Amino acid sequence: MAKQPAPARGRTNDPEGLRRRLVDAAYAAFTTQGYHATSMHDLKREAGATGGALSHHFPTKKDLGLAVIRDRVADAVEETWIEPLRSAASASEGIQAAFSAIASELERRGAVSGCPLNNLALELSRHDPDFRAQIEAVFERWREAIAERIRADRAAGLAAGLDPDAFATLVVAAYSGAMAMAKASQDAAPLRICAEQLARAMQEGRGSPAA
Amino acid sequence: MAKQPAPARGRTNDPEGLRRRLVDAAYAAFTTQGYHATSMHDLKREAGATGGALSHHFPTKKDLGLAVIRDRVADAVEETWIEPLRSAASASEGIQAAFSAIASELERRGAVSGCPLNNLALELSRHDPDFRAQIEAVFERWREAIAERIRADRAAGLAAGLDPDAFATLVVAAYSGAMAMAKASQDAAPLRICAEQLARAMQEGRGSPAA
DNA sequence: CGCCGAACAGGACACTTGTCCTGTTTCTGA
DNA sequence: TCAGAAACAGGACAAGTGTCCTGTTCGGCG
Repeated sequence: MAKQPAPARGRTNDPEGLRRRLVDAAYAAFTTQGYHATSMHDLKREAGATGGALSHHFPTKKDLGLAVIRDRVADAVEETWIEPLRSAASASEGIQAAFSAIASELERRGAVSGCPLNNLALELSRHDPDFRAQIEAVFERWREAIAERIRADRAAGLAAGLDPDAFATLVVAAYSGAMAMAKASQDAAPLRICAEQLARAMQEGRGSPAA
Repeated sequence: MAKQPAPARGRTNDPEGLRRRLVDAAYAAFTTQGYHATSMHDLKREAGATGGALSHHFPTKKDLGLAVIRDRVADAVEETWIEPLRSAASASEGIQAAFSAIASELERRGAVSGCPLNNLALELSRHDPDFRAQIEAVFERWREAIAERIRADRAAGLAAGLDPDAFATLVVAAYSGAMAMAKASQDAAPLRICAEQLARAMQEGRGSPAA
Protein backbone atom coordinates (compact mmCIF):
# COMPACT_ATOMS: atom_id res chain seq x y z
CA MET A 1 0.00 0.00 0.00
CA ALA A 2 2.75 2.39 0.89
CA LYS A 3 4.48 4.00 -2.08
CA GLN A 4 7.97 2.71 -2.69
CA PRO A 5 9.47 5.20 -5.08
CA ALA A 6 12.28 3.24 -6.68
CA PRO A 7 14.54 2.18 -3.83
CA ALA A 8 17.51 3.96 -5.43
CA ARG A 9 19.64 0.97 -4.72
CA GLY A 10 22.92 2.13 -6.12
CA ARG A 11 23.17 5.30 -4.16
CA THR A 12 26.35 5.97 -2.25
CA ASN A 13 27.04 9.13 -0.33
CA ASP A 14 29.91 11.05 -1.84
CA PRO A 15 29.78 14.64 -0.62
CA GLU A 16 33.11 15.81 -2.01
CA GLY A 17 32.59 14.09 -5.33
CA LEU A 18 29.11 15.43 -5.90
CA ARG A 19 30.12 18.88 -4.81
CA ARG A 20 33.00 18.79 -7.23
CA ARG A 21 30.76 17.67 -10.09
CA LEU A 22 28.36 20.47 -9.32
CA VAL A 23 31.05 23.13 -9.24
CA ASP A 24 32.61 21.72 -12.39
CA ALA A 25 29.31 21.84 -14.24
CA ALA A 26 28.62 25.33 -12.95
CA TYR A 27 32.10 26.55 -13.91
CA ALA A 28 31.70 25.24 -17.43
CA ALA A 29 28.23 26.67 -17.85
CA PHE A 30 28.81 30.02 -16.15
CA THR A 31 31.95 30.76 -18.11
CA THR A 32 30.56 29.76 -21.49
CA GLN A 33 26.89 30.72 -21.36
CA GLY A 34 26.96 33.13 -18.44
CA TYR A 35 25.57 33.09 -14.92
CA HIS A 36 22.06 34.32 -15.57
CA ALA A 37 21.75 32.35 -18.79
CA THR A 38 22.37 29.10 -16.92
CA SER A 39 19.51 27.47 -15.06
CA MET A 40 19.75 25.33 -11.98
CA HIS A 41 17.81 22.67 -13.84
CA ASP A 42 20.54 22.40 -16.45
CA LEU A 43 23.20 22.14 -13.78
CA LYS A 44 21.33 19.38 -11.98
CA ARG A 45 21.03 17.44 -15.17
CA GLU A 46 24.64 18.01 -16.17
CA ALA A 47 26.01 16.99 -12.80
CA GLY A 48 23.54 14.16 -12.33
CA ALA A 49 22.29 15.63 -9.10
CA THR A 50 18.82 16.09 -7.68
CA GLY A 51 17.27 19.19 -6.23
CA GLY A 52 17.72 17.99 -2.72
CA ALA A 53 21.41 17.32 -3.16
CA LEU A 54 21.98 20.65 -4.84
CA SER A 55 20.09 22.48 -2.17
CA HIS A 56 22.06 20.66 0.48
CA HIS A 57 25.48 21.64 -0.88
CA PHE A 58 24.53 25.07 -2.24
CA PRO A 59 21.38 26.57 -0.74
CA THR A 60 21.25 29.32 -3.36
CA LYS A 61 22.57 29.94 -6.82
CA LYS A 62 24.74 32.70 -5.46
CA ASP A 63 26.51 30.25 -3.17
CA LEU A 64 27.32 28.14 -6.20
CA GLY A 65 28.56 31.17 -8.10
CA LEU A 66 30.87 32.20 -5.28
CA ALA A 67 32.22 28.67 -5.07
CA VAL A 68 32.94 28.71 -8.81
CA ILE A 69 34.98 31.88 -8.50
CA ARG A 70 36.83 30.78 -5.42
CA ASP A 71 37.48 27.17 -6.35
CA ARG A 72 37.79 27.25 -10.14
CA VAL A 73 38.36 30.72 -11.59
CA ALA A 74 41.12 31.46 -9.13
CA ASP A 75 42.78 28.15 -9.99
CA ALA A 76 42.46 28.84 -13.70
CA VAL A 77 44.33 32.11 -13.29
CA GLU A 78 46.93 30.38 -11.20
CA GLU A 79 47.44 27.69 -13.80
CA THR A 80 47.41 29.79 -16.96
CA TRP A 81 49.27 32.84 -15.68
CA ILE A 82 50.98 32.60 -12.35
CA GLU A 83 52.65 29.25 -12.87
CA PRO A 84 54.00 30.13 -16.35
CA LEU A 85 55.36 33.37 -14.93
CA ARG A 86 57.14 31.47 -12.21
CA SER A 87 58.78 28.94 -14.47
CA ALA A 88 59.82 31.37 -17.22
CA ALA A 89 63.27 32.86 -17.56
CA SER A 90 61.93 36.41 -17.43
CA ALA A 91 58.67 38.30 -17.00
CA SER A 92 58.58 39.03 -20.69
CA GLU A 93 58.97 35.39 -21.64
CA GLY A 94 56.39 34.32 -19.09
CA ILE A 95 53.85 36.78 -20.43
CA GLN A 96 54.50 35.67 -23.99
CA ALA A 97 54.18 32.05 -22.97
CA ALA A 98 50.84 32.67 -21.29
CA PHE A 99 49.41 34.54 -24.25
CA SER A 100 50.72 32.01 -26.71
CA ALA A 101 49.47 28.99 -24.85
CA ILE A 102 45.97 30.38 -24.60
CA ALA A 103 45.86 31.55 -28.21
CA SER A 104 46.96 28.11 -29.37
CA GLU A 105 44.40 26.46 -27.17
CA LEU A 106 41.64 28.62 -28.63
CA GLU A 107 42.72 27.89 -32.19
CA ARG A 108 42.85 24.20 -31.42
CA ARG A 109 39.32 24.02 -30.10
CA GLY A 110 37.93 26.40 -32.70
CA ALA A 111 35.78 28.51 -30.41
CA VAL A 112 36.44 31.41 -28.06
CA SER A 113 34.44 31.49 -24.84
CA GLY A 114 36.46 34.30 -23.33
CA CYS A 115 38.38 34.71 -20.11
CA PRO A 116 36.39 33.07 -17.29
CA LEU A 117 37.28 35.78 -14.83
CA ASN A 118 36.40 38.56 -17.22
CA ASN A 119 33.12 36.96 -18.20
CA LEU A 120 31.96 36.69 -14.63
CA ALA A 121 33.44 40.04 -13.66
CA LEU A 122 31.39 42.00 -16.15
CA GLU A 123 28.21 40.11 -15.44
CA LEU A 124 28.34 39.96 -11.66
CA SER A 125 30.48 42.81 -10.35
CA ARG A 126 27.56 45.19 -10.17
CA HIS A 127 25.06 42.49 -9.40
CA ASP A 128 26.23 41.69 -5.91
CA PRO A 129 28.89 43.08 -3.56
CA ASP A 130 30.05 39.62 -2.54
CA PHE A 131 30.70 38.67 -6.14
CA ARG A 132 32.51 41.92 -6.71
CA ALA A 133 34.80 41.41 -3.75
CA GLN A 134 35.71 37.88 -4.81
CA ILE A 135 36.39 38.92 -8.37
CA GLU A 136 38.45 41.91 -7.37
CA ALA A 137 40.58 39.65 -5.20
CA VAL A 138 41.38 37.38 -8.14
CA PHE A 139 42.21 40.33 -10.38
CA GLU A 140 44.50 41.73 -7.71
CA ARG A 141 46.30 38.45 -7.17
CA TRP A 142 46.85 38.12 -10.90
CA ARG A 143 48.12 41.67 -11.28
CA GLU A 144 50.34 41.39 -8.24
CA ALA A 145 51.91 38.16 -9.50
CA ILE A 146 52.94 39.88 -12.72
CA ALA A 147 54.22 42.94 -10.88
CA GLU A 148 56.26 40.76 -8.55
CA ARG A 149 57.83 38.96 -11.48
CA ILE A 150 58.83 42.26 -13.06
CA ARG A 151 60.36 43.37 -9.78
CA ALA A 152 62.39 40.19 -9.74
CA ASP A 153 63.62 41.02 -13.24
CA ARG A 154 64.54 44.52 -12.17
CA ALA A 155 66.53 43.16 -9.26
CA ALA A 156 68.42 41.13 -11.85
CA GLY A 157 69.06 44.21 -13.93
CA LEU A 158 66.36 43.66 -16.55
CA ALA A 159 63.44 45.86 -17.54
CA ALA A 160 64.77 48.83 -15.62
CA GLY A 161 62.47 51.20 -17.48
CA LEU A 162 59.25 49.52 -16.41
CA ASP A 163 56.98 50.46 -13.55
CA PRO A 164 56.12 46.98 -12.22
CA ASP A 165 52.66 47.73 -10.88
CA ALA A 166 51.58 49.94 -13.75
CA PHE A 167 52.84 47.62 -16.45
CA ALA A 168 51.26 44.64 -14.73
CA THR A 169 47.94 46.47 -14.85
CA LEU A 170 48.44 47.03 -18.56
CA VAL A 171 49.19 43.36 -19.13
CA VAL A 172 46.06 42.21 -17.33
CA ALA A 173 43.94 44.80 -19.10
CA ALA A 174 45.39 44.03 -22.52
CA TYR A 175 44.80 40.34 -22.03
CA SER A 176 41.25 40.77 -20.79
CA GLY A 177 40.38 43.17 -23.55
CA ALA A 178 42.05 41.11 -26.24
CA MET A 179 40.08 38.12 -25.09
CA ALA A 180 36.88 40.13 -25.36
CA MET A 181 37.77 41.09 -28.92
CA ALA A 182 38.69 37.51 -29.67
CA LYS A 183 35.32 36.39 -28.38
CA ALA A 184 33.51 38.92 -30.55
CA SER A 185 35.45 37.96 -33.65
CA GLN A 186 35.83 34.29 -32.73
CA ASP A 187 39.48 34.59 -33.66
CA ALA A 188 42.62 34.46 -31.56
CA ALA A 189 44.35 37.18 -33.60
CA PRO A 190 43.79 40.01 -31.07
CA LEU A 191 45.60 37.95 -28.45
CA ARG A 192 48.62 37.39 -30.64
CA ILE A 193 48.71 41.02 -31.70
CA CYS A 194 48.52 42.31 -28.15
CA ALA A 195 51.18 39.88 -27.02
CA GLU A 196 53.49 41.17 -29.69
CA GLN A 197 52.80 44.81 -28.80
CA LEU A 198 53.42 44.12 -25.13
CA ALA A 199 56.68 42.39 -26.00
CA ARG A 200 57.78 45.45 -27.92
CA ALA A 201 56.89 47.71 -25.01
CA MET A 202 58.88 45.57 -22.60
CA GLN A 203 61.84 45.46 -24.93
CA GLU A 204 61.91 49.24 -25.18
CA GLY A 205 61.40 49.45 -21.44
CA ARG A 206 64.71 47.76 -20.79
CA GLY A 207 66.50 51.11 -20.86
CA SER A 208 66.82 53.75 -18.20
CA PRO A 209 64.37 53.89 -15.29
CA ALA A 210 61.04 55.62 -15.72
CA ALA A 211 60.47 59.11 -14.48
CA MET B 1 -23.28 46.93 -20.15
CA ALA B 2 -20.32 46.71 -22.41
CA LYS B 3 -16.97 46.98 -20.69
CA GLN B 4 -15.34 50.34 -21.12
CA PRO B 5 -11.81 49.81 -19.87
CA ALA B 6 -10.64 53.33 -19.07
CA PRO B 7 -11.03 55.28 -22.32
CA ALA B 8 -7.35 56.22 -22.27
CA ARG B 9 -8.26 59.68 -23.36
CA GLY B 10 -4.83 61.27 -23.44
CA ARG B 11 -3.25 58.79 -25.77
CA THR B 12 -1.43 60.09 -28.82
CA ASN B 13 0.44 57.91 -31.23
CA ASP B 14 4.16 58.65 -31.17
CA PRO B 15 6.02 55.75 -32.76
CA GLU B 16 9.45 57.32 -32.92
CA GLY B 17 9.19 58.73 -29.42
CA LEU B 18 8.05 55.53 -27.82
CA ARG B 19 10.58 53.52 -29.72
CA ARG B 20 13.30 55.85 -28.54
CA ARG B 21 12.17 55.61 -24.94
CA LEU B 22 12.17 51.84 -25.19
CA VAL B 23 15.65 51.68 -26.66
CA ASP B 24 16.91 54.20 -24.12
CA ALA B 25 15.53 52.18 -21.24
CA ALA B 26 16.93 48.98 -22.70
CA TYR B 27 20.34 50.55 -23.30
CA ALA B 28 20.53 51.76 -19.71
CA ALA B 29 19.39 48.46 -18.28
CA PHE B 30 21.36 46.14 -20.56
CA THR B 31 24.61 48.00 -20.02
CA THR B 32 24.30 48.29 -16.26
CA GLN B 33 22.52 45.11 -15.18
CA GLY B 34 23.07 42.98 -18.25
CA TYR B 35 20.85 41.55 -20.95
CA HIS B 36 19.62 38.41 -19.24
CA ALA B 37 19.30 40.12 -15.87
CA THR B 38 16.86 42.63 -17.32
CA SER B 39 13.23 41.63 -17.74
CA MET B 40 10.81 42.91 -20.34
CA HIS B 41 8.48 43.82 -17.52
CA ASP B 42 11.04 46.22 -16.06
CA LEU B 43 11.60 47.81 -19.44
CA LYS B 44 7.88 48.31 -19.99
CA ARG B 45 7.57 49.99 -16.65
CA GLU B 46 10.67 52.14 -17.13
CA ALA B 47 9.62 53.32 -20.57
CA GLY B 48 5.96 53.65 -19.65
CA ALA B 49 4.93 51.26 -22.39
CA THR B 50 2.45 48.42 -22.48
CA GLY B 51 2.96 44.91 -23.71
CA GLY B 52 1.15 45.61 -26.93
CA ALA B 53 3.29 48.60 -27.76
CA LEU B 54 6.50 46.79 -26.94
CA SER B 55 5.49 43.79 -28.99
CA HIS B 56 4.59 46.07 -31.87
CA HIS B 57 7.95 47.81 -32.02
CA PHE B 58 10.12 44.87 -30.96
CA PRO B 59 8.50 41.47 -31.42
CA THR B 60 11.23 39.75 -29.40
CA LYS B 61 13.80 40.67 -26.80
CA LYS B 62 16.52 39.90 -29.27
CA ASP B 63 15.18 42.55 -31.64
CA LEU B 64 15.44 45.06 -28.85
CA GLY B 65 18.96 43.96 -28.03
CA LEU B 66 20.09 44.33 -31.61
CA ALA B 67 18.54 47.80 -31.75
CA VAL B 68 20.42 48.78 -28.62
CA ILE B 69 23.74 47.78 -30.13
CA ARG B 70 23.05 49.36 -33.48
CA ASP B 71 21.42 52.58 -32.30
CA ARG B 72 23.09 53.27 -28.97
CA VAL B 73 26.30 51.33 -28.38
CA ALA B 74 27.67 52.26 -31.78
CA ASP B 75 26.87 55.91 -31.11
CA ALA B 76 28.48 55.76 -27.69
CA VAL B 77 31.73 54.52 -29.24
CA GLU B 78 31.49 57.22 -31.87
CA GLU B 79 31.01 59.91 -29.27
CA THR B 80 33.55 58.82 -26.68
CA TRP B 81 36.30 57.62 -28.99
CA ILE B 82 36.04 58.45 -32.65
CA GLU B 83 35.07 62.10 -32.30
CA PRO B 84 37.83 62.87 -29.72
CA LEU B 85 40.34 61.18 -32.02
CA ARG B 86 39.22 63.35 -34.89
CA SER B 87 39.45 66.63 -33.04
CA ALA B 88 42.74 65.96 -31.27
CA ALA B 89 46.10 67.20 -32.45
CA SER B 90 47.53 63.68 -32.61
CA ALA B 91 46.52 60.07 -32.08
CA SER B 92 48.32 60.05 -28.77
CA GLU B 93 46.51 63.11 -27.51
CA GLY B 94 43.18 61.79 -28.72
CA ILE B 95 43.66 58.51 -26.92
CA GLN B 96 44.67 60.27 -23.74
CA ALA B 97 41.66 62.55 -24.01
CA ALA B 98 39.28 59.64 -24.41
CA PHE B 99 40.70 57.76 -21.44
CA SER B 100 40.78 60.87 -19.30
CA ALA B 101 37.25 61.97 -20.09
CA ILE B 102 35.83 58.58 -19.23
CA ALA B 103 37.86 58.19 -16.05
CA SER B 104 36.73 61.61 -14.88
CA GLU B 105 33.15 60.78 -15.71
CA LEU B 106 33.34 57.59 -13.69
CA GLU B 107 34.86 59.36 -10.71
CA ARG B 108 32.22 62.04 -10.91
CA ARG B 109 29.31 59.64 -10.77
CA GLY B 110 30.97 57.36 -8.24
CA ALA B 111 30.12 54.05 -9.87
CA VAL B 112 31.60 52.00 -12.68
CA SER B 113 29.19 50.12 -14.90
CA GLY B 114 31.79 49.18 -17.46
CA CYS B 115 32.13 49.67 -21.18
CA PRO B 116 28.70 49.14 -22.78
CA LEU B 117 30.17 47.38 -25.77
CA ASN B 118 32.33 45.12 -23.68
CA ASN B 119 29.50 44.24 -21.32
CA LEU B 120 27.24 43.14 -24.13
CA ALA B 121 30.07 41.54 -26.06
CA LEU B 122 30.97 39.11 -23.32
CA GLU B 123 27.39 38.26 -22.52
CA LEU B 124 25.97 37.90 -26.00
CA SER B 125 28.76 37.04 -28.43
CA ARG B 126 28.38 33.34 -27.86
CA HIS B 127 24.67 33.53 -27.25
CA ASP B 128 23.60 34.38 -30.77
CA PRO B 129 25.38 34.79 -34.11
CA ASP B 130 23.46 37.95 -34.96
CA PHE B 131 24.59 39.61 -31.76
CA ARG B 132 28.14 38.52 -32.39
CA ALA B 133 28.19 39.98 -35.88
CA GLN B 134 26.81 43.33 -34.71
CA ILE B 135 29.28 43.54 -31.85
CA GLU B 136 32.22 42.57 -33.99
CA ALA B 137 31.32 45.33 -36.42
CA VAL B 138 31.40 47.94 -33.67
CA PHE B 139 34.74 46.67 -32.38
CA GLU B 140 36.15 46.75 -35.87
CA ARG B 141 34.95 50.28 -36.55
CA TRP B 142 36.46 51.44 -33.28
CA ARG B 143 39.80 49.75 -33.92
CA GLU B 144 39.95 50.98 -37.49
CA ALA B 145 39.28 54.58 -36.44
CA ILE B 146 42.28 54.48 -34.12
CA ALA B 147 44.46 52.82 -36.75
CA GLU B 148 43.48 55.40 -39.31
CA ARG B 149 44.38 58.20 -36.94
CA ILE B 150 47.80 56.69 -36.34
CA ARG B 151 48.32 56.40 -40.08
CA ALA B 152 47.53 60.08 -40.40
CA ASP B 153 50.17 60.81 -37.78
CA ARG B 154 52.69 58.69 -39.63
CA ALA B 155 52.00 60.58 -42.82
CA ALA B 156 52.84 63.71 -40.85
CA GLY B 157 56.09 62.19 -39.65
CA LEU B 158 54.93 61.19 -36.16
CA ALA B 159 54.88 57.80 -34.49
CA ALA B 160 56.98 56.21 -37.18
CA GLY B 161 57.75 53.23 -34.98
CA LEU B 162 54.16 52.15 -34.51
CA ASP B 163 52.23 49.54 -36.43
CA PRO B 164 48.88 51.32 -36.81
CA ASP B 165 46.64 48.27 -36.86
CA ALA B 166 48.45 46.35 -34.17
CA PHE B 167 48.72 49.29 -31.82
CA ALA B 168 45.09 50.17 -32.36
CA THR B 169 44.20 46.64 -31.29
CA LEU B 170 46.26 47.12 -28.16
CA VAL B 171 44.51 50.40 -27.37
CA VAL B 172 41.05 48.89 -27.70
CA ALA B 173 42.06 45.85 -25.68
CA ALA B 174 43.73 47.88 -22.96
CA TYR B 175 40.73 50.13 -22.64
CA SER B 176 38.25 47.26 -22.54
CA GLY B 177 40.29 45.33 -20.03
CA ALA B 178 41.01 48.36 -17.88
CA MET B 179 37.31 49.06 -17.75
CA ALA B 180 36.68 45.50 -16.63
CA MET B 181 39.22 45.91 -13.84
CA ALA B 182 37.70 49.27 -12.96
CA LYS B 183 34.31 47.65 -12.72
CA ALA B 184 35.59 44.92 -10.45
CA SER B 185 37.38 47.38 -8.17
CA GLN B 186 34.84 50.17 -8.62
CA ASP B 187 37.75 52.51 -9.14
CA ALA B 188 38.95 54.38 -12.21
CA ALA B 189 42.61 53.84 -11.39
CA PRO B 190 43.19 51.03 -13.92
CA LEU B 191 42.04 53.35 -16.68
CA ARG B 192 44.43 56.10 -15.72
CA ILE B 193 47.31 53.65 -15.31
CA CYS B 194 46.73 52.05 -18.70
CA ALA B 195 46.42 55.43 -20.36
CA GLU B 196 49.78 56.42 -18.96
CA GLN B 197 51.39 53.16 -20.05
CA LEU B 198 50.00 53.53 -23.55
CA ALA B 199 51.28 57.09 -23.69
CA ARG B 200 54.74 55.87 -22.79
CA ALA B 201 54.58 53.18 -25.46
CA MET B 202 53.57 55.71 -28.10
CA GLN B 203 56.28 58.09 -27.04
CA GLU B 204 58.93 55.41 -27.39
CA GLY B 205 57.35 54.38 -30.67
CA ARG B 206 58.13 57.73 -32.26
CA GLY B 207 61.55 56.51 -33.34
CA SER B 208 62.55 54.40 -36.32
CA PRO B 209 60.00 52.16 -38.07
CA ALA B 210 59.22 48.77 -36.61
CA ALA B 211 60.84 45.66 -37.98
C1' DC C 1 23.17 -3.23 17.64
C1' DG C 2 20.86 1.28 17.88
C1' DC C 3 20.97 5.78 16.77
C1' DC C 4 21.38 10.32 14.79
C1' DG C 5 23.01 13.67 11.77
C1' DA C 6 24.63 14.29 7.16
C1' DA C 7 23.62 13.19 2.39
C1' DC C 8 20.45 12.73 -0.94
C1' DA C 9 15.57 11.85 -3.58
C1' DG C 10 11.83 13.93 -5.74
C1' DG C 11 8.54 16.89 -6.29
C1' DA C 12 5.62 21.04 -4.81
C1' DC C 13 5.68 25.81 -4.61
C1' DA C 14 5.07 30.71 -5.81
C1' DC C 15 6.73 33.59 -8.88
C1' DT C 16 8.70 35.45 -13.12
C1' DT C 17 9.95 34.98 -17.79
C1' DG C 18 9.07 36.24 -22.87
C1' DT C 19 5.58 36.02 -26.16
C1' DC C 20 1.18 36.33 -28.19
C1' DC C 21 -3.72 37.56 -28.85
C1' DT C 22 -7.88 40.13 -29.17
C1' DG C 23 -9.60 44.63 -29.10
C1' DT C 24 -9.56 49.64 -29.39
C1' DT C 25 -7.72 54.03 -30.75
C1' DT C 26 -5.20 57.14 -33.75
C1' DC C 27 -3.63 58.66 -38.03
C1' DT C 28 -3.04 58.81 -43.07
C1' DG C 29 -4.35 58.82 -47.84
C1' DA C 30 -7.64 58.59 -51.47
C1' DT D 1 -15.29 61.50 -45.39
C1' DC D 2 -14.15 57.13 -44.53
C1' DA D 3 -11.96 52.76 -45.06
C1' DG D 4 -7.69 50.65 -43.60
C1' DA D 5 -3.40 50.25 -41.77
C1' DA D 6 -0.45 51.46 -38.11
C1' DA D 7 -0.06 52.29 -33.12
C1' DC D 8 -1.20 51.01 -28.84
C1' DA D 9 -4.00 48.80 -24.51
C1' DG D 10 -4.25 45.13 -21.45
C1' DG D 11 -4.20 40.88 -20.14
C1' DA D 12 -3.79 35.63 -21.07
C1' DC D 13 -0.63 32.09 -21.65
C1' DA D 14 2.63 28.22 -21.21
C1' DA D 15 7.04 27.39 -20.02
C1' DG D 16 10.36 28.13 -17.21
C1' DT D 17 12.81 30.21 -12.81
C1' DG D 18 15.02 29.45 -8.07
C1' DT D 19 13.89 27.82 -3.68
C1' DC D 20 12.03 24.97 -0.20
C1' DC D 21 9.95 20.91 2.07
C1' DT D 22 8.98 16.33 3.44
C1' DG D 23 10.80 11.90 3.29
C1' DT D 24 14.27 8.22 2.72
C1' DT D 25 18.90 6.32 2.86
C1' DC D 26 23.73 6.18 4.04
C1' DG D 27 27.62 6.17 7.27
C1' DG D 28 30.08 6.80 11.44
C1' DC D 29 30.10 6.50 16.56
C1' DG D 30 28.89 4.99 21.20
